[in-house]
Amino acid sequence: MAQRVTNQRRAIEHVFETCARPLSTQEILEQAAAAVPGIGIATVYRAVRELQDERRIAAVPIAGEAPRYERARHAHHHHFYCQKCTKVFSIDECPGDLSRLLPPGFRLMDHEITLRGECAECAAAT
Amino acid sequence: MAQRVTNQRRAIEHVFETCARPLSTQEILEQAAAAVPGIGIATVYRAVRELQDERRIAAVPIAGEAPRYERARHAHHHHFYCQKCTKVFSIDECPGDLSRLLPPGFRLMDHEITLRGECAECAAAT
DNA sequence: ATAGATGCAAAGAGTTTGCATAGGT
DNA sequence: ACCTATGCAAACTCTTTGCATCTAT
Repeated sequence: MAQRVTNQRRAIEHVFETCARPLSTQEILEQAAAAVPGIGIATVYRAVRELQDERRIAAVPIAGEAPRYERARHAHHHHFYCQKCTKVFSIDECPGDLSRLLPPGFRLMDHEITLRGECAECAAAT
Repeated sequence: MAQRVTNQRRAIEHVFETCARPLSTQEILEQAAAAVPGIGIATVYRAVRELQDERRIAAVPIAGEAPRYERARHAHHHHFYCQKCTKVFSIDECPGDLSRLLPPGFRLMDHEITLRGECAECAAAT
């Protein structure tokens, strides 16, 4: 039978609909728990995997950090990692073609840029 | 007393001196084990941490992958991840200043670029 | 009523740590 | 002889999985 609409799943989907930036599984758990107290981390992992399979959310891999997840977007974009608060933000632009950096013989299929520094909030607090 | 020169440490340092690309802890273990059979993974982790503290090697964080380690270099550079063989290669160049991508108020301190695709060897095998 | 979804706890994978002992100084 | 570095195994963290139970359909 088809997928069921549960409170947990609804809460997790709602988190992605309203969040402004990519979230970690812990952040998803905490925000979903506001609507469904007692929700388990396994449910978050399961829902995240299914939403990824359905291409409704995308993993945002941050080197040295647990992946964050955000609503799937059509446009290619990158991310900013705040070294103070560890939050991740989306960056809409892309510097463009990087194939000129490649050694001969290498085939470029994708690229990923992570900017690091302080987000506006943390920079203002300095 | 000062740090001791053991066969294990010598072997691990030798791996970095001769390797052409950033290595994972498993790769380090395997290559060091050629010189010191029975060397334990804990020894590799401990040596890697100490070499990092001494700034003799640097971690190469690859999003979604275990970090690789390479000899510390002075020049800023980036990395290429081969999606076929999972090996990581160094890329000497950098596209330059990316601060124009930043949202207002954000403070840029570093950036990291991972190119993905096929290395020369894997591309040739296609 | 049925079968997919959930929560818990156990199991894995990767990394770190405690401890007795080997071995560099 | 001293005391650091090692190897093993246990501990930890993060993620996945098994299973009894719950619940949407």
